[in-house]
Amino acid sequence: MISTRGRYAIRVLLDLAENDNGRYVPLKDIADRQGISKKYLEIIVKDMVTAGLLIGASGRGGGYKLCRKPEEYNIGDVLQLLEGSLAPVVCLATPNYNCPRKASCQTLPLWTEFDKMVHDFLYNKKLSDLMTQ
Amino acid sequence: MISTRGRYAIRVLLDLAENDNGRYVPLKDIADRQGISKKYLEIIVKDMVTAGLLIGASGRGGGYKLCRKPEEYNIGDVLQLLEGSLAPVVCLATPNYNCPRKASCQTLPLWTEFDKMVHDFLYNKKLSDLMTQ
DNA sequence: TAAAAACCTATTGACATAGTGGGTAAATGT
DNA sequence: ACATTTACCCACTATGTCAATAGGTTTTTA
Repeated sequence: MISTRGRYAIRVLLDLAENDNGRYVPLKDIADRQGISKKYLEIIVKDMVTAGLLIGASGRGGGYKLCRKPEEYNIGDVLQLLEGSLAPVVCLATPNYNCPRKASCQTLPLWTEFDKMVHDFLYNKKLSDLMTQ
Repeated sequence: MISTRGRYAIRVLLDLAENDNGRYVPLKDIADRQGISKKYLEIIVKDMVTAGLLIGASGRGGGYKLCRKPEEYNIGDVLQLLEGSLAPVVCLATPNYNCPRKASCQTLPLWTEFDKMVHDFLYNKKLSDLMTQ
């Protein structure tokens, strides 16, 4: 189940993409439009700035802005950032995870195939694919 | 991320499928082979019996047994039972969920498509597909 | 009739989620 | 210059879930 962090992040990006007037958009406006607590969004948006998904500007006239075109954002990146790994099991989530069952695990192929499917889906889905206006 | 409940359930089914000698298999044997706490497995297996995935028999000579052929178990059913809904978002998980954003939600199509993909994958994957011996 | 097994109820520690609260720092319009 | 607006930062909390553990009772059969 995708948490609010990931879902809200996508909605913030969508909101910014559709209300892009060249200027910075205050978080308050986004929070109001989306009906989400501004305080909570701060936490999420902070991670997005750190990761280089958004640019933030303090002070009057400040706010947030996309730093790429909507078709250059993929949903997988956004979710991975906010949700942590998208892998279905720990052994696929952490690269150096040394599971003692690894060699003989009969379920690993299932999870590997599942992981690949999810990965392909989410990384090929772009922010622009979600835009309607 | 799939929890231990779902993953252990699959391993129990696999264990039963591969150690089927026509008799009931005690949970202790499964727990020992799989290296999982028997006490914890009890909780998981109980749900599987209630849902009709397994037959349990008390007393000496008792244990658990599959009640269908391995190719008649699909992984989706098992995970749905142990994990609850497999849907990525609440509005798709609960049928009567009345989200106020439903009509205008721009992310719903994404989650719907994602849900369908996961559903198709897991419900077409059979227990027999995971068996190696 | 004793052992072996399932079956049942309750409890626990650790962690994640979804926020809230109370600030400080930076930029700008007037 | 300065008040206002904005981002940015740190701590805290209530609630719930996860992954077990603990200690029993009932059922069946060798």
